[in-house]
Amino acid sequence: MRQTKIESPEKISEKASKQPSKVGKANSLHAKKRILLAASELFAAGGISALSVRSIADAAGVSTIGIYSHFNGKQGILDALFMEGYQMVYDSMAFSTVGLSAKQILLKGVHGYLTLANEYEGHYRLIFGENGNQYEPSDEAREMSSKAFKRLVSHSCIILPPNSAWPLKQKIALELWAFVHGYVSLKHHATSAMISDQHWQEMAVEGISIHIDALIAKYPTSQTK
Amino acid sequence: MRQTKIESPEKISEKASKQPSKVGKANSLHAKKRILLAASELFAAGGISALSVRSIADAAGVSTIGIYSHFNGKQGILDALFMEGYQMVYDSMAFSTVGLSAKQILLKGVHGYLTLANEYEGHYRLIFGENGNQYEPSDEAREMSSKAFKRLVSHSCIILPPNSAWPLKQKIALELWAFVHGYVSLKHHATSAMISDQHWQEMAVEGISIHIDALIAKYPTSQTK
DNA sequence: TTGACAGGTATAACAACGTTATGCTTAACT
DNA sequence: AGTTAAGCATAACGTTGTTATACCTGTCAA
Repeated sequence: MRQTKIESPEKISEKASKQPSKVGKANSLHAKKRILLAASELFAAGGISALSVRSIADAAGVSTIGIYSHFNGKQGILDALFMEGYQMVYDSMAFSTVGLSAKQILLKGVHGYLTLANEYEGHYRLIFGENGNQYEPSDEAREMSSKAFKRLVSHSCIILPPNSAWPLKQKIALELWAFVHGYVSLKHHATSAMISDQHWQEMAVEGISIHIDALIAKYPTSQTK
Repeated sequence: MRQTKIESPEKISEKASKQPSKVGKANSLHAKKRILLAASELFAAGGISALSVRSIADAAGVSTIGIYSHFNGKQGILDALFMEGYQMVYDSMAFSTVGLSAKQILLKGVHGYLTLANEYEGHYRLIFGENGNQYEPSDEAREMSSKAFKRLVSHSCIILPPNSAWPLKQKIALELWAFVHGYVSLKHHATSAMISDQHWQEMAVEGISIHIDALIAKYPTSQTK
């Protein structure tokens, strides 16, 4: 059942031990990667319910204690997945904007966001706390989410006059985000059974499109190319 | 520690036993109420984390098995709280609309919703699945949520031409709901630490106000009194 | 070479969780 | 009275996240 032995010995110091003085080798190749991979697969397959420490350990071919040696227990696993999710959000906002109008840019971002939310529902639910009490993102994870939000702000402020104040930029970014996220969240909710029309993504884009137009009209200084 | 005995005996048949033929008395006064009250208090105080079967039973002065006699275990408790929450949402939409413009009506509803979400954060999180996998609303609970949504639809369609099709009405209701809920959900999220301005409620009302104006402009047949 | 040391691992255990099987008590009806 | 059915407490089961203990195995120093 359990694989007999791991042939190539491995050790980890990498970053968190005590002094980075003596133990300079620091390879840490297989185990940590295997654990994260197994966790990712279980997570994608069955959501957070399938993510028990023992199931991860079994799937990765390590003992339960391995989850605590290489990660910070379940919290560390969830942190890694949380950051994985936000990294995807962050990456989804890295597209070229040349030759696009302000509205096109925003709609492109919205489309990418919705696609991501659809494809990685597990990550999305984890990111948005739909995981139930039992996880609070670490400082590092919060840093990651802050980074993604800043990129969102810098994208969405193109419909504002160039010298707008930072709180206003934040407000607009939050306004757009709330709208898009609201659609995604309601889709995950029991509500989805009440809605006859199943074309969530189109409905979301349509609604947000209206709002973007309204924002452009409200802040007319925007450089609509 | 545990209170010695419950003086006044109580029995329950009420609705779910087998045949409603013989055991006609059916009082079921104290225990069930006590359990629900205890659960509500624990829930309000500490969210879903504080809601263990044993803690509820202790607080209600019954044994753990009581949670299964009177409710359907934890699922039943959460169902009751879920429906309690949706009942409040439902009630919050029961206000007089005489003498109000369409926009005023919608903003009134939005305000009530935001206030409720702020005051009963636990219920809100439970309703919107931010409870973590471990709860799926029952059919009865879903019925309740559907009822509330229908009232939302009937309120929000006042900005539509009177004879609009049902899917369009649903779409508009969902559009408004998604926006408002998006704000609430983001406020519950790690995001709240990123936002300098803490006036969530005002920001939400402002953003939604813009959108309502846009909708009114788009569907000009609405009877703006 | 020998010794000590440090770190990853396995086993087993702990506490807490939701749930249930087993009996006991008690109220209601024949 | 005697039977029946339902609520109750106790204790247990299985699973969860986490940890204490011991074992093994490399690395470095004497």
